[in-house]
Amino acid sequence: MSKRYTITAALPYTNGPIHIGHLAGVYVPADIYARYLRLCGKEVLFVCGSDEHGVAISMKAKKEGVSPKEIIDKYHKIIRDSFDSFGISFDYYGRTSSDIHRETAQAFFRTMHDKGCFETITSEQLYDAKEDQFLADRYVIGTCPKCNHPEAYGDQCESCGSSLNATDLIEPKSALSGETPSLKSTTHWYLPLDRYETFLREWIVERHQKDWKPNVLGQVKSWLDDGLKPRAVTRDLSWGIPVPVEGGDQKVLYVWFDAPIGYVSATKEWAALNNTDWKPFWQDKDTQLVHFIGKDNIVFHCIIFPAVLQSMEDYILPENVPANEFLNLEGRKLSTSKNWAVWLHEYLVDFPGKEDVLRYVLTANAPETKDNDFTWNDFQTRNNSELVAIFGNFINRVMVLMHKYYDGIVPQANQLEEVDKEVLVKLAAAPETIANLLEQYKFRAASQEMLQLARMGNKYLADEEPWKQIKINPERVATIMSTALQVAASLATLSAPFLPHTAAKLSAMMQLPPADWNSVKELPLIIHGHKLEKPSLLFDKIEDESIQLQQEKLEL
RNA sequence: CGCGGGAUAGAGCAGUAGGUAGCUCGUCGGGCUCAUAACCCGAAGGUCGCUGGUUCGAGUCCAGCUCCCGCUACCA
Repeated sequence: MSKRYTITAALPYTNGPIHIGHLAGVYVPADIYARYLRLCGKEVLFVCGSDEHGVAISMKAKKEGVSPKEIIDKYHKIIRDSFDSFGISFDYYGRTSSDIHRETAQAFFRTMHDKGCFETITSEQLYDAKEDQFLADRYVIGTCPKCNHPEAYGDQCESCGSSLNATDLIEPKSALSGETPSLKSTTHWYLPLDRYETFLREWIVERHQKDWKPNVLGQVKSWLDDGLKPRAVTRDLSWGIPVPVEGGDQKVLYVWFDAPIGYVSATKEWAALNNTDWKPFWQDKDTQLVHFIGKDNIVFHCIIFPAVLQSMEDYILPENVPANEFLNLEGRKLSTSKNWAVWLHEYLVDFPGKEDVLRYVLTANAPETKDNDFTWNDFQTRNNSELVAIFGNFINRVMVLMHKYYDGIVPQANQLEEVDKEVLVKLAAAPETIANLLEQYKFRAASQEMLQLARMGNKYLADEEPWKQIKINPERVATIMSTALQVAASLATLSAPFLPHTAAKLSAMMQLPPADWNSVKELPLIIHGHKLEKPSLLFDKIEDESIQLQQEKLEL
């Protein structure tokens, strides 16, 4: 393992709040990983921030009659606050409208420009004279040249699925003003990605053949096999980071050029606040960089940003980019515009104190290898049948028995029997088993392995029946309870990456100090004479009514 | 059109170098009663998307096909 980790989570675009798709795909797995590494005593920097540039934001602002700044301020606050109360443990959450980010992104651009990393290309693009604006392909509507669908978008016809260029459309109209756009010449800076093909192929396809996920590797290979083309990194827009070189008037950096640099800017801002140096997190070979993203972001994080980092020379490259697939909701694609989503800020209001329940459900059903479906019925079942019945119940049984028999004071274990030893051996192996899964980004399997410990605990109690033994062999009960307590104590640490709020509650209940992940295998974790707090429930059942309420909200 | 990922019991998922299909939840039956009617044991339930092929033998390899998702839209 490396000694230092820089973990990034995709920057949320500030034109709407966070929903469960974002959480399942990116933020929950990234947070589990970051929390796990911290428990291992690693130096971890977990950064993220709001992505606040791009056409969509200026469009939304225009539509609502407000300034782009008002839009980004509104959503930045909602997003940041909901992450915070949900327990995503960013060390720093920045925003791409900050001064440091502007300076950092411009410095990247200027350095690359001075090194001759760009080409300039002049082309004719559609221009809306009324709005005084060049039009992105998406903002041109017209008749599809292939199927005659009258409302095809400039980049793609939704009717026949063809990829188009806006200039191919018959009778094109501006989506902004409805005017017929004209062609106007404009010059932009392009990143000639073809220059990086050899480097990318060797770095990813050869060096990371084994450890990158098939979906990521496959996508990258496909891009490389098709041949990379120069890609514009500037745009004719007013909202964004000004192009900092001669001829850059009226132009801004393409949002996807500046967004990943936001990870670096966030690191700088964090370092300034903490009076430390940002450079080791991006330039030291002993640092492991990991990008958590969704599948739609693969090209930016595996092709474009690495090309940028490579041309900057001093920077390290990502060790892995564990992209997830997508989460559906009740069988349908999530959609911000159709309001088909479960919004985080609303969940936090509707289910107070149940942050860990959502974390758990999204982890246990994470779209790691293919798109998965979130349903409210499944949410209820996983809470009631797994968190309450398996995990919560096991803890509660142990705690109640401990107080009933021993007033909450841990007894001295007697002679261990074979069953006790088996439990302890399995327990000692758990930290490594779970760690191996986490280090392979198999969070779903890791969470189930953790829950498996509680299952083992329940079975152990059922098999050993301390409530019967107490009448005939009280000495045996001391051993049983002591053993069961080791399981509970392990869970207090091993559940922490997945269920941080629950782990904290459990540790407090058992009066356990914070433990290092790898020390958990060194049993016993809790010895005789130790005093436990009174039991309280870790999870509550979720009744049908609150599920029905959510289903009605979606108009199911 | 092309490319990438996926398609496995009612639901959600594993199946790692081809050799009698597994896990969790749900269902049914039994046990237990410490526990939030929770827990433990057992059973039923799948021709592994379709069609061919290679092989003594394929969910696992090859070819073709169908469907879902994604592919420089900023929607993770």
